[in-house]
Amino acid sequence: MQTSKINIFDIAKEAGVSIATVSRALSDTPNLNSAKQRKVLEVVQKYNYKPSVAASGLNKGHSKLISIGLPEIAHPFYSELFSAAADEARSNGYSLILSRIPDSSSGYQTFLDQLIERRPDGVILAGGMVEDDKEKDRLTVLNHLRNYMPIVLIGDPLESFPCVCISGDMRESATMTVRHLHALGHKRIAFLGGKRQKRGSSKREQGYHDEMIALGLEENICVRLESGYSLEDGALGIHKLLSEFNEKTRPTAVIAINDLVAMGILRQLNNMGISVPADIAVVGCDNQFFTAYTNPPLTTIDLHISDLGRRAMTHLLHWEKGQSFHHIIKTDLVVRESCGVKLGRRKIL
Amino acid sequence: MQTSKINIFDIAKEAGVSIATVSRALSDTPNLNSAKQRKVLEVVQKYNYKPSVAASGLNKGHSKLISIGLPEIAHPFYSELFSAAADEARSNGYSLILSRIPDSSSGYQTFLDQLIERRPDGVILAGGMVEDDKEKDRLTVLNHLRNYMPIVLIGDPLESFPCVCISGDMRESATMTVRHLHALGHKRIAFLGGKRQKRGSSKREQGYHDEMIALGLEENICVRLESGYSLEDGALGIHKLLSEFNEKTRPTAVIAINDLVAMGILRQLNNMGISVPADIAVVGCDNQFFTAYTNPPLTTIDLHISDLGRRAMTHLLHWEKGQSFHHIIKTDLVVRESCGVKLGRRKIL
DNA sequence: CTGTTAGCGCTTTCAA
DNA sequence: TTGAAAGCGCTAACAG
Repeated sequence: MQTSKINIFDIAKEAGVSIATVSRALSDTPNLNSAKQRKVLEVVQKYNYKPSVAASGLNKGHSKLISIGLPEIAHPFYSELFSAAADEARSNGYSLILSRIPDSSSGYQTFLDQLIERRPDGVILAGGMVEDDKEKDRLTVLNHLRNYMPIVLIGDPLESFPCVCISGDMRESATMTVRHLHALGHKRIAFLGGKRQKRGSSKREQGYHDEMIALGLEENICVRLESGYSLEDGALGIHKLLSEFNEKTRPTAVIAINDLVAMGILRQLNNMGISVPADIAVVGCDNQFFTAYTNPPLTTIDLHISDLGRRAMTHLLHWEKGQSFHHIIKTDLVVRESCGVKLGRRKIL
Repeated sequence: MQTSKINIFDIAKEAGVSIATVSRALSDTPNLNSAKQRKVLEVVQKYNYKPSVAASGLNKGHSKLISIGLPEIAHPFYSELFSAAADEARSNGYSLILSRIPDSSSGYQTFLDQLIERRPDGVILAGGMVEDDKEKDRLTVLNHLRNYMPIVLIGDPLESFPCVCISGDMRESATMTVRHLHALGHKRIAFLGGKRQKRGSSKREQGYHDEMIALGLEENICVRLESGYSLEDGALGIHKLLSEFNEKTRPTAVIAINDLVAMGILRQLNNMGISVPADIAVVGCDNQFFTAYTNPPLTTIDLHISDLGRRAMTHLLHWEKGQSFHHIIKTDLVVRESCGVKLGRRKIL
């Protein structure tokens, strides 16, 4: 079976028609002799022929490729995002290619080059430079990119770069958590993880901050925004935090920047013989796949990551030049045991 | 800045040369007037021009696209694989596109169509049909695909489809684990998770099985190979398993098919008031990012997933027609607390 | 209704 | 050393 490099000429020849007719038969153009069309389709079927997207795209002026720029795909948050975006793309005839957003501006040129030479029909950007607060080179990259293709940002709008963006409500996610913990009787609530210059983090911290004040808990505000985002950062961060207090003054609840950090906290507290939620309540964020299985199961915020990815792709595929808006996705509190709500012995079964 | 749709003609015009010269200047062809070349490069630089990979690929006969077929990318095993493969691809001028391997053969045609219309220069396949034992349609797909592009399989070789494949040593991973647990004094060692028709699973089960026999533990063999691969499957599986024994006869150690299942087991045992490793030791497989942070930290097998992904890509990029071999990657035991080596066990019944 | 032809953006003979 | 021209595989006028 030498089917390997069949092209439209081969099909045309075997079907006894011109390549134009083959093309028409395939795209189901009206005004076609249905007998010929049937014949063409038959040959096409026989060889399992599919027109090359690249070739047809070349003259239609598109690549049917969408690029997604992520700092790291082997991170549950981003892989969930990617998965949803890829599904949405695929069911619309597009393929998703992954670009890695460099951590420092020294990598921007390569990033740009690789993006541009592919001529994707659009790009979705999340994390990395999108989240960075100042980053002077970021704007150059973004503005340059904008000349080439539609951009959808996952995150809050950038003051100096009006465009389409979509994000979970980070602020509300935090106020909701504080309110919940307060309702459970907590007053000394700490906030741990993230990085100050990351916009999502500081948005979440602001929500925490403002709600603490609104509840008259101003004196108890305790923030460790520089602790990072990883499991290890969580473990290290909580250790450091607790070393600054004694048992009577330390926080009775900790809000983590994400579920990874929360899990790190859980591990470290266990190492230190501190019980969750009896001694300290812990709440995460993202509602990642493992959160129902930590010990204890983690109360967290569902950011609806798949939704985020799917919608971002939809916005891109329905692109209208010049538009600029911010689509905010509602977040939900997912209550499990780590916050101390007595659910009873919640069995998996 | 109207840089958006510059092509080689624009550059040629501005540099006062022909498009052929531009092309040559860019590819650094010998015998070029270096003044002209400099001029071209200058203009190229000015507009940040990059030749379209698609267009150049069209006549060079390649797409510089590699496709990776995975059942589900939002799974830590696959996203780690993807990440490594993508990095390797990127640094060689290729882009990775994701195809989703359908769970049932009813989706194979669409899968094939989408793969073929993209004309990738090669494909890496992992999981899904690659792992399925019988699946009669699988061979049709694979054989068809082979006519179009090089294939690298991640997994054990398929009897009826000689090709390049690469995998971790699943058999050895299991025997190593059994040996380790036995050395710690365990005799009633169970094996939980997976699916019989998945080749990787049964390979691992065989390793377990054979080693149990080799150690004279034949009577204690206890396998639940039909329990699945997820966190929930682990929780469900261990619950069911234990319900078939009493405290004196139940296994003192459980080997899980992967870390997800192991984590599910950990959760369920905790729910049941059974302590790990004091009452039951648990060992996972994959060495996923969260394993050092479970409670207790999980002893597991490092499959070197990134290596797998990187090497698979290398094999593809260095493709030689007709070759067929099996590259086995050594696995390593990562000892943490869940197997009881560091915390000590209460008793071995 | 259908074939011929001119590109899409680029590379590569082939001549000059 | 360089330009003109012929494609790569396909689509879309434009004639018939």
